Formats: sequence, structure tokens, C-alpha cells
Amino acid sequence: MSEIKAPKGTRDIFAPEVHKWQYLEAAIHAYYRKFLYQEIRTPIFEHSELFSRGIGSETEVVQKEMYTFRDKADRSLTLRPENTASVVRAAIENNLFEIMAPLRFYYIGPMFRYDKPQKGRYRQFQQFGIEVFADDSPQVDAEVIFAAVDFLKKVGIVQLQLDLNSVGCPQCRPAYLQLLRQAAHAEEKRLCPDCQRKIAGNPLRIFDCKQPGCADASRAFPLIGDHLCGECRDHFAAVREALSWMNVPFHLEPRLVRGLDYYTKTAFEVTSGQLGAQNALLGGGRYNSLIRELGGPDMAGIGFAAGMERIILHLERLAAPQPRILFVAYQDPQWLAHAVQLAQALREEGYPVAVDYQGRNLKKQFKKADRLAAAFTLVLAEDEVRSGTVSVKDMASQEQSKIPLKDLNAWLKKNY
RNA sequence: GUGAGUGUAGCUCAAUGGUAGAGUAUCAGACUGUGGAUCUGACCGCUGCGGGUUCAAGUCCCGUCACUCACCCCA
Repeated sequence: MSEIKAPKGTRDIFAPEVHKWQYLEAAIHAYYRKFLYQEIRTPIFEHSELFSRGIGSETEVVQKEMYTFRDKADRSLTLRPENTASVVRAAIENNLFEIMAPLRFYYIGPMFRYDKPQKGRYRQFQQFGIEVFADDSPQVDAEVIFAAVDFLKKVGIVQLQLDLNSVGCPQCRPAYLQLLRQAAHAEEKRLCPDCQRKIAGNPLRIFDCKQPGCADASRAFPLIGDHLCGECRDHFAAVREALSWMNVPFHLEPRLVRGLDYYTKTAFEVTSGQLGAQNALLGGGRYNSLIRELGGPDMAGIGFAAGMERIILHLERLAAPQPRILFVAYQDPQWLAHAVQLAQALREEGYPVAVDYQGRNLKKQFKKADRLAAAFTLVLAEDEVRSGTVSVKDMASQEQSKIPLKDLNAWLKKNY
């Protein structure tokens, strides 16, 4: 038993689970290519300031959950808790906005949050996501949402719910927040201490609270949907219409708030009923001020991020791909050289091939072949070597035949 | 950050406070040209860690760490 264990909230992934990861990653690459997204890989740590400015210094993520450290030159660095800020930073830094608009990126990679681990929640976790810059049309919102929901369906997740809201923009949100604060102040005594603090900070979060007093009080609070400016209202209506073109059912959730401050207008979240407490599979929205706030041009942006661990949990029933392999066995160690060479030749043809170098007798080797779920076991002994053949046993049907080595390839092509 | 539950062999789990066990996996043999079954044997443990109570602790108590679940937050 090892003394040193993986740090809290981290884990090792290996077979058979790793097959699901490979499947999911391949699916992401293939799917988002269809929408002309380009992969972008950014560093897993950034200057801490990127996240406090980008995500919002008042957010829970920035205040409590960041892995921040100082390097040897006393720079404050942070393991990325999400990737949108990094992608924006990279686009600004590399002048990617100059290339071609709209810009479309997708990413896959580890994120880090100092959270208490739980089902579907780790300190190092894997997200994939997409970002579209320089396109403020509501149809893009709808396309991004479609590309989120449709992908989840394509990988076999059935029970999901799409919650949709508009959280307004710098034109209309400040006035609404004033109204909300007033309403909250009036009911302050019914609110829990946590929510009383939220009044000054981010009163939208009061809607999230499940304390009976807070939930009761907040039911009467004004909703952002009734206080959107003309532009936001029109945009939101157009998003909903475009979603109907695309046959994407959604649930309007006027209290939906996202945890990162940069969202404007469209905000959405996909949840699953099968996940327990950590039921958010994916969340995203529009962030039309973020690029400017991080020092770039005044440019629109929208995207989402999805939690891959949570998707993997839904893939539990996915049949693990049975690797069909070939097993080369030898009757006596004196034929080992022939076995090795046969294995090489077969791998050259693309087959996964196993040889057990310490196989003492054929029985043991067959047992091993069985364990490895070999499709065929190829046996070499004096007979075969002398006649330039190999005995090939179909492990399922138990049929065995002697195949001349020169015909083996053709035979395998037919029977493998 | 708050609360609850659980930590015993690689894995799944036993053990009224009284010698740490079984199944499974692994290895070997029965069986030196053929797998899945069966039988026999071997290997496998600072009972998470540190204290305490006791003649005696896997078991009771305290602490700690880890995992799990919920709150919270979020993906």
C-alpha cells in the first residue's frame, strides 16, 4: 500500500473507464468540426488577475475556489478554474480577431477548483467548451445552444433539461438590480444571513437560495425578464424563435443566474436528473463585455462549458469497446523467435497482438489469451515452423485450422 | 466552509472486546500441443494514521487523514 496518494479531489483514470474518455474526446473533435470550430489549447495556469478581472472578483469561484500560488519570480499565478477568460486572453494577445470573423474555438482540458469533492465534482476536472467571438446575432446563441444539447444527445444522454434565461446587459441590468435590491431590503428580515450579504454583492444569487424564508420572499421579487431593455428583449425573443427553428425544446427559467459575472443577455444551463446534487452538465451564455474588459476590442462573445466527468457518469452503460486482439502462442521456448517475428508482422498489418514471453506451456498461454479476450490464438510449434504454417484457433467457435503463413493475411482479412 | 456515513488482502466483504477470515483475483500443480469448469496448494494484512481506555482493541473513546453523500457552489 503506497504512502503517497493522489491529492484530494484528483483521481487516476485507466481501463476500462479510460475507453469512455477516449470515446468522448473523439466525439467532441468530430462533432464541433462540423460547425467549423478550431481547437485552441491555452496554458493551464495564467496570471491570477486574468480570472479576478474576467470571472469577477465577487464570485464564489474567484473568492474561495482558486488554486493560486506564487512562482519563483513572485508572480501570482492561478490554475485555471475555467477556460473562457484564457481563450479571450489568447485571442487578444495573438490578434486573432484580425484574422476572420466570426471566430470559433473549442477546447478540451483540465480545470481546477478548490472545492469539496463530491459525486461529479473534483478539484481537477475536465471540461470541454466552445466560444464564438464577434457575432452578436441571436441565431448564433441558438446555434451554440443547439450544438450543446444535440451533442449530449448524440453521445447518448437522454434525460436532460435546458434552462434558458436572459440576464440583461449593462444597459438594463443596473436599473433592475436597483429594483431587486430595494425589494430585498424590504424583506431583509426574512432572508438568511447569507442572502442578506448577497443584497449588496450579487442580489441575483438570492434566487438560488433554498432556505424557505428566502425562497418565499424571493418569489415576489421583480424578475429580470420584466425589466430588459428593448435590445435585450428583442434579442431574447429572436433566440427563442431560432431555437424553435432548430427544434430545441427549452424551459424558460426567469431565475436562472450563472456563477460567473461576465454573462450578458442569453444564459443557459443543461441539467440531468440522474446526477444527484451536481446535476449541471453544462452551462454557458453570452458575454458581450468580457473581451473589452480584458483589454480587447469591443466585441461580442458567447460559449458554454461542459463537465466531462458528469457526461462520463451517463456513459456508465455504454458498452465498453471490446478490443479484438490476436494472441501468438508457442509450444516451446525454442519457437519464441518465430512467435516474436509473427507478432511483429501482424502488428505491421494493424492488428493488436499479444505474446506472453514467460508462457511456460500452451495451456497457460491459452488461459492468458482467454483472459485477454483474444479473437484468435495463433500457435507455433515444430509442425508449423517446419511447414511454414501457423495453427489459428478461433477462440469463440473453438475451430482451428492450419494456415500457410503466406495466406495468413488474406485469411485474417476474411475471418477477423 | 457546514453536516452525516464509511475506512480490514489487488477487488467485494466477514469477524458477541478474546489467535484477523472468506469469496474473488494472482501464481503453482493435478494437466509438457490447446482457454472458460473442477480440485489441491501458495501468496496476499502496521485492520487509513496517531493517541487513549482495558489484562486484552479491527471492535469502545478522542483526534487526524481519506473516501462517499448532502448543504453550498458549480461543470
